[in-house]
Amino acid sequence: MTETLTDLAETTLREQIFSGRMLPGARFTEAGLAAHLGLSRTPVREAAMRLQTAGLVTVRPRHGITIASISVEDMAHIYEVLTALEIVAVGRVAARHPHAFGELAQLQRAVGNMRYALSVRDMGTWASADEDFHRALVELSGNPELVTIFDRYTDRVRRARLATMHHRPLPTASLDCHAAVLAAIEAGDAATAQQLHGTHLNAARTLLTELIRDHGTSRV
Amino acid sequence: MTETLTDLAETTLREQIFSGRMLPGARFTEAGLAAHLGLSRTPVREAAMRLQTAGLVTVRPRHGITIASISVEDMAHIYEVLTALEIVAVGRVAARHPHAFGELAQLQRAVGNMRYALSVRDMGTWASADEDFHRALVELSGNPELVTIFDRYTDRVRRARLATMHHRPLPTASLDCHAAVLAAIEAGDAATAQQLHGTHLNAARTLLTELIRDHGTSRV
DNA sequence: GTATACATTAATGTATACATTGTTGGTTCA
DNA sequence: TGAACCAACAATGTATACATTAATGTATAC
Repeated sequence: MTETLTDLAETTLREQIFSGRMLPGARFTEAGLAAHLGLSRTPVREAAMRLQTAGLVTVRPRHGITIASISVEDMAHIYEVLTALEIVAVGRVAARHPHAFGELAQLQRAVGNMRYALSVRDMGTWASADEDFHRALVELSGNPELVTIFDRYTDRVRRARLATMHHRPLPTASLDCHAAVLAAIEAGDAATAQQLHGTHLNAARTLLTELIRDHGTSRV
Repeated sequence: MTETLTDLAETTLREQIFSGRMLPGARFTEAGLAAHLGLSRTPVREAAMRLQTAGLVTVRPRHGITIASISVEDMAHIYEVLTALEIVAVGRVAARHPHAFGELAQLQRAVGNMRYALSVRDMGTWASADEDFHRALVELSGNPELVTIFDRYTDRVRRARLATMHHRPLPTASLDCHAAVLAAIEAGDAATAQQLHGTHLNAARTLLTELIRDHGTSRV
């Protein structure tokens, strides 16, 4: 399974987008990107199709490949979907009580990492542990469709999170929320876990949308 | 906005799959499909990528393009997602009460069509009116992400529905369910609408998964 | 008789040339 | 001065040739 040039183009463009070297709204042509990456148009074109599916770029004939931006409304819509889906996932996981040994290890590890990251104020580690927690949750749900959709949105949410990371307050309350949800799951209390998780996600949405709004353009 | 050959290839392959001329599990090469469609490999390749995103085929290097099959478990997972999302949509639409004039026209028309189709026992018309109802619902939610995901699954669900259409009982109860949900929406009773819709979708899921199971191979 | 290694081959990955189409800028006419 | 039309151009859509890769079959050695 060697890496194809299409994979390489996709990865590289992703990095350029996440690193801020390609800003939202910027436009490129297939040929331009191909020259920039030292490839032919074919793999670039295929990578662009994939990135469009992921919501990271927009491809319009004769208008080039545009780096997508995320508005406050977009983010609210995405969170509405994620909230609904994660609540389903939480319910499924909690309802499987009692849990097989080690089944919840990923969740426990993620919360541990979040706690550590908070104590040393390492927001990068915190963000990735946070993402791990939510990802593990949908994975443990046993529904691969949930995972697919979750992954599909992860890129876009992550970008918004990165763009607003400096302006965030310390996520002390967030840590407590995650820990509480995990406790409810461990206790097999599906209803409580779902309720807590829903509240937590609404708080996250509110925080993120306000941060984007404060960001100036209401678009990141 | 002329239709590109990629669009044509995608449409044609979709039709072949839905019409049963390409059965689940069948394998094709890019070159073979290209020759069959009278095109070059390029548009076929791009169409295959799109169809893979839609879940209709699987593309594996050196293994060709395989028509995807849907198992009972897949369908249950898909319905779990659709149920969660449509409940959100129903809530949003109902909560917008009182509704602007004509806002619910699509829903009302769909129910009307379902009633007519049932009276003349035209299950094809019924299926498409049913699909219209659910599609209109997510569209009216005002959340484009819901529409995207809904459309993404529509193909796969439709295929399963087509495969099991002959074995279905007359959907009398289903008509009542849709009408009841619509009534609750018109009344602005979000909670009732959501509860009814959830029940309805669970019934639909149960029916469809049992039909697939009865279909013999538990795969369509 | 079985397993392994190598060669063949068929399929995909990639590059490039060509065809087509829409945009942009300029010109002309009202 | 403004709008509309035309032409040139630039970007994408498509075909095709070539490179690369992995699956399959065969031969050989144990």
